[in-house]
Amino acid sequence: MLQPLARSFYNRDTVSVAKDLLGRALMRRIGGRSLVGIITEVEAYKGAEDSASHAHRAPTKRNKVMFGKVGISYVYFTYGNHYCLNVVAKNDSPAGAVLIRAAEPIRGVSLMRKNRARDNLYELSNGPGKLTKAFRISSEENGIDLTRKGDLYISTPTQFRRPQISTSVRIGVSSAKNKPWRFFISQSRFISKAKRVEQTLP
DNA sequence: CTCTCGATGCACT
DNA sequence: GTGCATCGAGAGA
Repeated sequence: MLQPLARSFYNRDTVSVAKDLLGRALMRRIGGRSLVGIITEVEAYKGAEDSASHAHRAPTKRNKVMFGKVGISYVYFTYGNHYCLNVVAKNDSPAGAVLIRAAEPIRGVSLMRKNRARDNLYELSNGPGKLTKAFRISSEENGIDLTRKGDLYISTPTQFRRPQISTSVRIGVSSAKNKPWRFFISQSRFISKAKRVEQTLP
């Protein structure tokens, strides 16, 4: 686990970045303790052309980060209880981000269990709302530069190998339902319980 | 295992 | 006032 992923990593097509984030390490520092998880599931959200995206319309107080610099965190609050963590990623489009939906706990598992008030390892961060709770991420972490080595960033783990990727439609969206922009590590036990038809990429 | 449904609070229209 | 890029409990099989 060394340097954070560079800005240029995120300055590419949102879907490509989403797939490339699988297998990377989500790094979190809380007080003196560190939490590490391997990203196992993501979704790509584009800009105006993607009706399921928060950036489908003009910038607002909430979504403005998606229109800004790539490599910045976009954290929003939803369903009255949950936060979702994204990272801004795009090249041609004026807006875009990747939703980080699940991760495999690697380090700081006991603190994650405490944050989640749950014991089951497979249930600690296998969903976007669970992940932010396990990693203690809220609106205070909105707008953080994830390309800098701070309290929250993403890096390539020392033993990184490009994982086998499966895809499906995105979960919980009410429009653009047919876009196959959810990606997850094939056969991982650390992905959300979405019962959608999947397909392994060639 | 599967499915249904209520909780919850805020951004946006 | 409406609608969430969700979660977990409960019921049934």
